[in-house]
Parts: sequence; C-alpha cells; structure tokens
Amino acid sequence: MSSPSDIPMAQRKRQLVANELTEAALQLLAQRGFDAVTVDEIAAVAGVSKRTFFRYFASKEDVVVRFLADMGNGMRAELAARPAAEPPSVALRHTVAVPLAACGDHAERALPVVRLIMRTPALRARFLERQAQWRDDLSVELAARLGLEARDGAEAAAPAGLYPGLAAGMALVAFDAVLQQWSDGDGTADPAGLTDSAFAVLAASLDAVPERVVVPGAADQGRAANRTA
Amino acid sequence: MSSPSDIPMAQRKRQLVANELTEAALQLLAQRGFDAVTVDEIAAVAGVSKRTFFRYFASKEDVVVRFLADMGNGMRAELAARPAAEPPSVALRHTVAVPLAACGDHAERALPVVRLIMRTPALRARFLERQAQWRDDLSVELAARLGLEARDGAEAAAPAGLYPGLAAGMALVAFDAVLQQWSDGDGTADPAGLTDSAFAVLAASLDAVPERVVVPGAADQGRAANRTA
DNA sequence: GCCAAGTGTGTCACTCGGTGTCAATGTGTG
DNA sequence: CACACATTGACACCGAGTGACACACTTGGC
Repeated sequence: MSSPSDIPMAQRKRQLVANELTEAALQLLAQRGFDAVTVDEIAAVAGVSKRTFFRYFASKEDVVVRFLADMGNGMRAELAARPAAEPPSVALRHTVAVPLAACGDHAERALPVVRLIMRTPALRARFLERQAQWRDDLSVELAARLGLEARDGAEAAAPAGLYPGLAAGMALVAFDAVLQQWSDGDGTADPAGLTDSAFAVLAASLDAVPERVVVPGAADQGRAANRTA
Repeated sequence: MSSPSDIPMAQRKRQLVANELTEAALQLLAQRGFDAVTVDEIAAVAGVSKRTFFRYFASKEDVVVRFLADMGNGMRAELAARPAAEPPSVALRHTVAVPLAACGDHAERALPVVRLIMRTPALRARFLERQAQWRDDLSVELAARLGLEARDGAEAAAPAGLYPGLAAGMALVAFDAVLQQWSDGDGTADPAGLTDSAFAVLAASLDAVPERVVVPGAADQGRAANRTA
C-alpha cells in the first residue's frame, strides 16, 4: 500500500476475487460433496490458479467455515454490547440468537452450507474447533462483564475460575444444538424459537454465578456453589 | 483367518504392531510437535512401512486421538450402568469422572498426550469431533434412561427433544473444561475435584428435566422452563 | 514334505492439499 | 519515465493418504 488511494481500489479487487472463490467453492462443494471436489477445480471455476486460492484461504475447509465465521466475531461484539444489568442467561441467549437469526433469515443460502458442514467430518471438526475459539472469547468477555477478572499470570482453578468457560460452553452447546436441529429439518423450523427453548433449559445454571458477583437483573444471585477451594 | 487357531496368533501380532506404532508416534510427536514429524519417521521407528501405518490408523491424527478414544466407549457404558434412581447431574458427573480419573491416575503417560492434543489445532479439531460423537451417544443413552424415547422417524423439535442433547453437551463441556484446566497446569491439580466443581455449576439445569419425567433422587426438580413451545 | 488358500506386508506409482520461490504484470507515486 | 509495491501464475516440491501388485508367512489338508 504505497498510497492511500490504492487501498479502496486493490481492496475491492481482492474482495471481488474472494467472493468469486467462495461462490465457486460453495456451489461445487454443496453439489458434489467435499471430497469429490479439488481445489484446482474451484480455482479454475473462479478463474484463478490454485496458488491464488491458498493466498485467500488457509485451507479447503476454510472457504466453507469462513462463510460462517463472521458469526463468531459478531457474538463477542454482541455480548459486549448487551446491557450490564442483564443476567447471563439473557445476555448469552441474545448473543447466540443473533447469528442464528441471521441463518434463519438467509435460509436459502445458509442452509445448504450448514448442512454441508454438519455432515462432512472434516468440516464439522474445523467448525467445532472454531467454536472452541469462540468459547474462549466469550469466556473472557463474560468474566469481564461479571467482574471476575482472570488474573492472566496465575490461573486459579477455583470454581469462580471455572464458571465463565462453562457458561460460554453451555451457550455454544445450545448454539450447536439449534444449528443441528435446524439443519436436520427442512429449514422451516424457527431458529429463534429453538434458541429460546434451549436456553430455558440452561438458564438455571447460567444465572447461578458463584462468588461475590452482582447480577442486578436476577432476583437472587444464590452464591450456592463453592466447595473444594 | 482360515482357521480358528490363527486368530489368537495373528491377533497378537497385530496388537503388537499397533502398540509399537502408537508408542513410536506418541514419543516422537510429544517430543518434536505434530507437524515436525512425518508418518514415514513414525513407521520407520516402529520398524514398518508407511503403508502399514495407514493399515492400522486412518490418519496421522488418529494415532493420538485413538489413545484417548476408549474414554468415549467407557462413558456410554458408565452412564448405562449408573442406577436409574440417580438424578442426571449425578449420573453424568460420574460418567465423565471415570475417564477423567483415569487420566489423573496415569498422569505420567496421559498428560503429555492431552497437552499435545489441546495445543495442536489439527488434533484439537479431531478430538472435538469425537466429543460430538460421544455427545450423540450419551444423548440417546440419557433419553432412554429418562424414558424420553426419541421417535426415530419424526424428530420433534420440542423442548423435551432438545434436553438430552443439551444435557450431554453440558456434561462434555465440563469434561473439556476440566481437561483443559488439568493440562494447562502441571498435573498436580485433581481432576476429580475440578469435575465436582464444574458439575456444581451445571447441576441446576441438568436436573431440571422437562416434561413428565420422574427423577427420584432429586429433592426438587424445578420444572420452571417451558416457554415458547 | 508339498501344496493350496488366506492374511499381512513392502514397494511403487499416483492423487491431492499445501507451501516456497521467482518471474511477470499491474498500479500508483515521484 | 522510473520507481516501489502488491498481486498473480507457473513451477517445483513436500507430505498425507490410497490403490495395485508381488512377496512372504502362516495354517490346514494331502
């Protein structure tokens, strides 16, 4: 970037190639299956070389998973933006509900991709790995939100240190369960409704925040759990 | 196997090669990292050819993940063996506690492997994929245990249909969190204690079984949740 | 002892995912 | 026009994984 004016130009060209590549990839992969399509084919359809494909995507899985990757970024931002007064169950429910709702709204495009991911082992594995990353992100966001500052150096193994990770994990279990139900069906199921149902099950544990935490919205912050210091 | 008498013979030879292979693999991989070791090297150390390696393991990841794979089988069996009177939180806690305790007992061998898996993206991904499989297994086992028979044909998206998957998922979130904490530390942490702490957080939701389920052991199964049918 | 049949293994050749390198091209700046 | 910089294609290369074939080795029957 030698000058400010070529940023928009080169940037747009880059974006255009990326779109072309994802378009070709999703088309071919959804149609013929993940293993039956080579990277060379995808690149050829997009009009570029194999080498260029790998300059845009880290792996063959990446093209597909990236398509849903924005979800993760959106989630962390969404959680950070939720009012501090909300109990964890509500804040986390909205956090996962946003990308899920996006899926439901663009079912025509999202459903085939989600289905492809869910039933292709290699893609499912990469997707779960990404979810684990989201879990860590949500975990620190949640800890900060609740005033449970994780001391970076000494990571205490106390229950209070376990809660954020567990809560974030639970939220993502719900996320995954909804996605699975939705992709198993014919797309007519409502992700929002499924999300509400799932969080109705999880809410009890989500709002039982350990330690000295104040959760204004919750009627009673039972400091129940705290054994095995 | 042309005769019954060669089953023990050939079988033992097979087992011996498999052991040799895993031994060599774990040794090399834990020492030099996953990407820095080729399958040819592993096979050479074990005294066989690359081709033979792939006759025993489906992939390079498989050698490592298989080492912890028995966990999954053990879990389903353990859950099935728990007394029916136990509330889900207790039954599931024991279910995941068994393999976790096994890790703690054989820390010398298990810790390096767990560490390798947890911090190698490719291995972590495959491990999570396997956990997803366990989740499905535990889910059906749990449904059977609670009398929530999943009609195979028509998979209803009702809350009652969501619960088993969520509960199993929560148990595995705890499992994963404990494993992560344990592998991050120096191995002196007690998996059993961590497991108890984790389930103390999750218990409230785990025992809130929706619908007409009877959980004898639980003093109070708040059937709070059940909105948005 | 010899000869099937079956199984495990090594070798070779090959495909495909993924990476490093370099030369060519294009684009914006002085 | 000359210069720097970014992007690309072409090529070579490595490693994972697979298919095919030939060569052992074991086992059982004659």
